[in-house]
Amino acid sequence: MTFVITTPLYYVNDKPHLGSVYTTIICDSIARYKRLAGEDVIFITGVDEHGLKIQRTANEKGIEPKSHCDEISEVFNNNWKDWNISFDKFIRTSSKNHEFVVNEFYERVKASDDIYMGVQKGWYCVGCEEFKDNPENSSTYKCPIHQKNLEWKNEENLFFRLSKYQKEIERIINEPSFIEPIERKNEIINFVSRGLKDFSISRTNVKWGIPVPGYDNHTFYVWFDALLGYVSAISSDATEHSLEKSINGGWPADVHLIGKDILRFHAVYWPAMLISAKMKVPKKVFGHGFLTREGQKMGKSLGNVLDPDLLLTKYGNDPVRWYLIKDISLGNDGDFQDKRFVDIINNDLANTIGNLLNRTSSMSRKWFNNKVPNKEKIFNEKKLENFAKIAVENYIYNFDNYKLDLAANEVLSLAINTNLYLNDNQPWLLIKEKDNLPLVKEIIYNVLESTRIIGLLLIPLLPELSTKINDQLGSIYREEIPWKKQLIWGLLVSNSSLPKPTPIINKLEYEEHL
RNA sequence: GGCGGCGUAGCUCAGCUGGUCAGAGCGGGGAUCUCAUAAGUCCCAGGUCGGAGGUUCGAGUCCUCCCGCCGCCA
Repeated sequence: MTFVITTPLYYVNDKPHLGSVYTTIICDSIARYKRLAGEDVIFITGVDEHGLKIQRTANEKGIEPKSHCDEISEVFNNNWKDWNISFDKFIRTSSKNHEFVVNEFYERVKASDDIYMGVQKGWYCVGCEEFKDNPENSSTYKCPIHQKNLEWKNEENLFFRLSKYQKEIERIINEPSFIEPIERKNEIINFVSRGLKDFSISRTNVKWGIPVPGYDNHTFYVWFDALLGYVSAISSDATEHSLEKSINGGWPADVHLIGKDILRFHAVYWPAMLISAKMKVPKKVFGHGFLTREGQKMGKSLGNVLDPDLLLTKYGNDPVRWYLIKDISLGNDGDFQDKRFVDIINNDLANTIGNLLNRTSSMSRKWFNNKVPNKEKIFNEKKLENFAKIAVENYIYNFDNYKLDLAANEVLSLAINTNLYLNDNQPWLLIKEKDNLPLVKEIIYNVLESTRIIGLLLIPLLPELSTKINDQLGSIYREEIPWKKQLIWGLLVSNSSLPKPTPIINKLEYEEHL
């Protein structure tokens, strides 16, 4: 089965911020999980490059929009590589293939009689690329989001007959898992119930955009253009009949994972556009929350913007992933707290999981000739085994339901219980009596086996750490065996050698000022 | 202004259809094993569940009003 997952196509106005890193990390985890589960994953990310804002930003820098986009796109592309993001497609909306797709799509929508010429008058925020209400009706009124003056526009635009799809959109958004989380769904339902209005899909006097065929001076509205990036990404390697290639190549998307601010475009406008073009709608739109820092909104005015690059170089990939995935419930807003970050990483990853591996490996090596002991069945109790089975089940259930925080907590919980198991059985005391040797073997085997499963469960969440766990268990991961099969208890091979353990993650030091 | 939501231990939050619901994690305090990254394990939170009424034999859990946050829409 093909599984298509997308991040938003990030606007190239600025380099990636923590929010884009958050979205992308979540998608990456899901993509990795789905691959392990045997799905044929197409993980799409990319950049949204057109629009008045980009045009002006480029002008301010005194360069062509194209050069500006080339530069920022490259920053994004490299950034995701630095974060070890396993994306399959990186789509640029300024690419030729994308333009083909947009044109083909537009023809389909036109053929459905959903395009007409109208007049758009109103106050426009270039930051939002949207028309806004202007209660003061004055040129000094500022957009509440961007704190920029609105601009008066009165121009002929092409419109899309969104209103025609009122009924169908209502049906779609009411489907059980189309919009998540549920609070967001209610907002959208509420919005749609007030009646959908046609929206303009072209702009005049915006040069930096895809020209609308047959209308000089008109370029496609950035949103009309950008949303189609998800489609064109699928066929980005193809050379002709691009739209058809995308449709056959895996469309529709299984999930668009986005920030809650752009939910309306994805859950209302986008499905309508797709229906008009006789295409399938995405199966799910998941709007995650926003990140704050130490309880405050991040912003230039407060000067508290947390640079993800800094986090990456200072703490590394996996700690940031763990914090964002495990400590923030997907769909809720999250807060990044330096102290908490350090505490969580040290407790969960270093002390609980890292140290578990370290202590177990040490015991096994010390007592069993640097090897995994035989799988004895003296005691034959299955406490840990049973716990691991349940943890695996819960993990899978939660992952399948986009509850990544709970999935992560299952892994942690297994590690905690494994530590507890050691504590209860105290093999370091038992080993003092020769007669206990078989029993100690059984205990240590169980603990190593549990650790192996922890490592497997961590693959989608913490790719680097899980690799280290695997290495220290003697590189026992078997590519040829499906991941889910490897999760079965008891596959750890007795008498395989264990390398000398070293900490798989070092503790972090808390500093007042990041 | 219209509609949603939220306000539970220092912090982040669980608490479905009312009766072990007063909880978890982190922080803080204490005890303890020793295999281990001074890690592990165990114990300790006396919080009027925002406030005031009401329904009920009984309410964080339902209703009304008030206060304080926040979201969506206008």
